[in-house]
Amino acid sequence: MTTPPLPLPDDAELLRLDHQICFSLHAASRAFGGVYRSALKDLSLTYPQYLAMMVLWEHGPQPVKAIGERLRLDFGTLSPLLKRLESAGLLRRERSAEDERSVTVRLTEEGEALRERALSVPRRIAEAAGMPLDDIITLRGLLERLTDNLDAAQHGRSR
Amino acid sequence: MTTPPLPLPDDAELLRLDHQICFSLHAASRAFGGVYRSALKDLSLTYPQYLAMMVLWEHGPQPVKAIGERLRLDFGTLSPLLKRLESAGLLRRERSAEDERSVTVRLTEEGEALRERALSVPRRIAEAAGMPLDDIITLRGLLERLTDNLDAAQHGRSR
DNA sequence: CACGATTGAGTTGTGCACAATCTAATCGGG
DNA sequence: CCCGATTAGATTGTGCACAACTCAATCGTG
Repeated sequence: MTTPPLPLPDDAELLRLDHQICFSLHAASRAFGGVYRSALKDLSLTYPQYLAMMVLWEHGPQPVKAIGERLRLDFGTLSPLLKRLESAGLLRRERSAEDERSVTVRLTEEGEALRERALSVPRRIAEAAGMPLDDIITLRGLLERLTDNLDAAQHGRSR
Repeated sequence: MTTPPLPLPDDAELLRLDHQICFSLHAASRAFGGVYRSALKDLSLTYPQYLAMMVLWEHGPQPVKAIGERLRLDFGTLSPLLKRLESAGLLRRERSAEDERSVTVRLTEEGEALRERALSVPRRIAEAAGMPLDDIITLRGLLERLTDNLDAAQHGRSR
């Protein structure tokens, strides 16, 4: 009599929902990681390395900071990642002349050439995702809104 | 005349879209991580540790393998994670009597007690996400479909 | 010009994710 | 019963994510 099994039992409901949304996101992100891992194996790139290469393919030589802003990654992640790409011969890092603090990242010929071989990757991913374009666009919109909200909420301080 | 700037320029379009969807997902996942990081700081739990604790709170003592199946994590991730939770005094790991290969994970009183303090977390996350319930449900549905597709695609072999 | 603040980058340490490899216990046929 | 296959779990190694810290170059203001 006391607690009829009716709508929204606030706390427990929130908890379950919370569990599911954060978990779904986590799982989807890792599932994507798995598909990219096999799609990128031929190129000997990891997924975050692929992201960095895409930024350089699209926007040309730029300082480390710019790459970090586009990918929302900090130096602690990017510095070693770019070092690995450099020792793989895909790019060079050189101190900027006009600002000695800044390091310009520039693809080598080999790095530029890799773009051709990477062109088949998106198709493979799209096939694996197997979702109509509408849904993809809806999903992307929701994710971007969510990310903005989360970033704003945790907001001012840190990152 | 030859190439009117009309719909779906197949390769480039795919590439851009691909970039955006995978990137959005990646970014959203990390944004969630950030919010959880601050919400869980009081409990001295990381987000994956929190996930493992939720499984144990909800489903009681169980072997490592069962936890791994619920979270889709393998032993390589789970073993050290559970060890850290054990040395924090939140759980115990004991070899099963009837199958010496299996290890049963069981919360301590301290681990059970932590549940109370964790009840406020989902609300904080929901507030940070700041999205209507409808959108959350839509998003979750899309993510689950996506994850299933991706898992199926990369499918048979490995994991 | 001088000096404190800021900025771009790197380093260190912790923890997660996952592939590959290893061990010991259990299972299944012949 | 025995031996090969499978299974539960742990370990190792690589790479990403991020906090905290360090350092040198640059900027701003008195």
